Amino acid sequence: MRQLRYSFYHCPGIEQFYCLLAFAVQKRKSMSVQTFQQDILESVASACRQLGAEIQSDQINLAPVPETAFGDIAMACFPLRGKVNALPENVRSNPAAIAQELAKILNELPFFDEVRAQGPYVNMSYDTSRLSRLVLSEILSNDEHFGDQDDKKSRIMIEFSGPNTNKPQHLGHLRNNVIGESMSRILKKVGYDVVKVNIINDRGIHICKSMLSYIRDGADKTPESVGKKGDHLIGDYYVMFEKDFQAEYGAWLQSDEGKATFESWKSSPEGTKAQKAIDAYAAQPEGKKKGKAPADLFAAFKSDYKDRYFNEKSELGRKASQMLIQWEQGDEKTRELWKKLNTWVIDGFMDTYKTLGITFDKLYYESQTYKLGKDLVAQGLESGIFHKLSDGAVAFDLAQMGLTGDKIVLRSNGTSVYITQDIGCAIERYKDYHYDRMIYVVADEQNHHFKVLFSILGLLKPELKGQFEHLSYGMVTLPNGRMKSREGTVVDTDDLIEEMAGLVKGVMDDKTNREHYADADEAELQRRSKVIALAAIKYFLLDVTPGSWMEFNPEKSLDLQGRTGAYCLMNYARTRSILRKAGYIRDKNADLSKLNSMQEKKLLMNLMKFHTTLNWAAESRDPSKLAEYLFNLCKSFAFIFTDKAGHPILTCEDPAVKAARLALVDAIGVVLKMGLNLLGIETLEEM
RNA sequence: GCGCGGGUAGCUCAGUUGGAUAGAGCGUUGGCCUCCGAAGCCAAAGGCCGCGGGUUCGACUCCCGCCUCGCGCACCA
Repeated sequence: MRQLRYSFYHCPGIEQFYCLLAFAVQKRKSMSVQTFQQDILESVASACRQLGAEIQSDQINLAPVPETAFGDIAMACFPLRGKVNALPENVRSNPAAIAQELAKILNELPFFDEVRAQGPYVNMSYDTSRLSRLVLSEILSNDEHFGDQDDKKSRIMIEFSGPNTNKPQHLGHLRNNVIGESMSRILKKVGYDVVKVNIINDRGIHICKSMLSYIRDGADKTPESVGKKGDHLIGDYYVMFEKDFQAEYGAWLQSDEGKATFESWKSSPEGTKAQKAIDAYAAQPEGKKKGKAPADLFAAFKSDYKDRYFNEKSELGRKASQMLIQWEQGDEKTRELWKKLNTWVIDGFMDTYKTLGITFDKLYYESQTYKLGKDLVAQGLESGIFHKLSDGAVAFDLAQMGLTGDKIVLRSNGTSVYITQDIGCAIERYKDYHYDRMIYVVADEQNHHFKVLFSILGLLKPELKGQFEHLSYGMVTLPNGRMKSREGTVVDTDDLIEEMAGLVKGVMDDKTNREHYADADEAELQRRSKVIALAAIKYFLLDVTPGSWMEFNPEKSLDLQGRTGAYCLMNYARTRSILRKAGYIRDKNADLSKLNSMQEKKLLMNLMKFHTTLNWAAESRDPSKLAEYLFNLCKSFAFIFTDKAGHPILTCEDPAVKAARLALVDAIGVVLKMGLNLLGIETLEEM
């Protein structure tokens, strides 16, 4: 039970206010950071009501105070203008006067050591010793469970990763993976029942391409025989196929047939459109050109005609399509090969997931779900959600969601398209898990796809309407633009981790000269450099809002200085180092009120903000909020840590102050470790 | 053409329902290792928040128009 300092005699007429406050506080089982903050809002709202304003606590907005002003949190009084009916009429619309009156009331509250009106703002300064007892004792008694919320029961399913099994995962997948994993952990932390699922796209023309090249190459290699991860091996075959196809296509373009096709294409709608674009671009004055156009008409033809060539004329294309048909018909040899190669690839993926610390509750395979949507399409056709086109294809009229045109949901030959599978898969998953909410972590190129999908699902299953959500994230670009496999600029996940770890190891080897690592052997240093490398990469990807595109500069982004995962790990290691050297044992009787400097208060307020930040990150589906928070926490700790004159810890002469500071360091460590884990980042006791 | 998302410091990015002097990292400049971890700390310089209107006591934030970059609008996934 929390102690309240009643001071009825300070201000006549305020008794009722305090009785209400005391009642509100007594209703709670125990004092916590969250209830503390809620109590403050409640009290401020109550104070406003004292002045005659009809206002509830959820309408109170307390903001941090600028550096130069007094106090810790502030309320702007503009919104109260004209609402404070208990004040004399001549000051009701004067925010500064209202601030004065509010400050008088709030000054009597136990939360603050002082409340001051500054212009139209009421600035409140926390009572530091109260703050420190409250925050530190809660963190230290709950340890990594600090901030846990288990009052929500709803189940959220989150799908992320979704790799294709024809090549290894690259930087784009990596962003998806770390956002998905971190988001899952954050949602779980705030009390949701989270189910993590993956969809492995193990079927389709892409894997057939790899299979074809594998056969052409002799079909005798295995990951073991070449000493390569399975996903990389199969990725090589995919590249080989694309190369072979480009060669075939290039030769055809130069052939008589190719030239003739180009000639007739010129007068086709595509050809004239391309010519127009080229002309328009050329007509712009030099140096002031905007937009872009193909280099020349032939280049436009080459890119425009590629798919058509593949589908209609290519020998390789014909073989790949044939293989896909054989696969769908269940041809034994094809299935056997497919199974073998896919197993290698998926084993490779699992290695990568393991390295990344990513797990799934269930893996869905496209090969098992791709037919599921057909029945639902049939149902939708019957109920009039879909309609049949003249050639037999089934379509969804986008007018039903305020757009124009048709979206095909079943081909004229009766086979599924991408969206058919998603429809089927969503319902299958609902049968499996009965989720209350379904989040898809997928790149923003597919925003439109998901809008249509959710709209269809809502019509098909009205009881699920509104439960679907697309956590859309932006592309990872390179300094010279997007990653292009043709130009070999794709950044491979496994390679990146390896490279980064090597870089970290280099830094360590430098430091070894300074005898910093005297007690650690080579294997331990290898382990640490891997942990640090992963932290650096993950933090880098999570520090940007998912919705934004982000640039990955291979040189600069592998930096270990500044706002990085390495920096956060180092600060955690420092907290551990201090506690080790102090021979610290967590002590519930430490006099926490000994913390009273500005910097210590700043740290305490930062720690107190953890819940708010966590909820914000969870509800806005944005781990970067947490990443930013952790960096700021590190920064204020780093300042106090090196501010030796002001805040000695180990060398502190007053044992009571020392004990309190050690408790603070302990608490910072707890929040850092747990917070970084929520980002999927493992911490190190020593770095 | 229609739809969606960006344009904030030299660069990469933040900016919780509109609130006090718009922030961080890198880079630049200048200080800090006989002193709890220098992968560090402190400080400084650096901004017509794309442009123009509007709403408001108050706009990076909301509304309208324009410029600009990108993505999407497949019987591809």
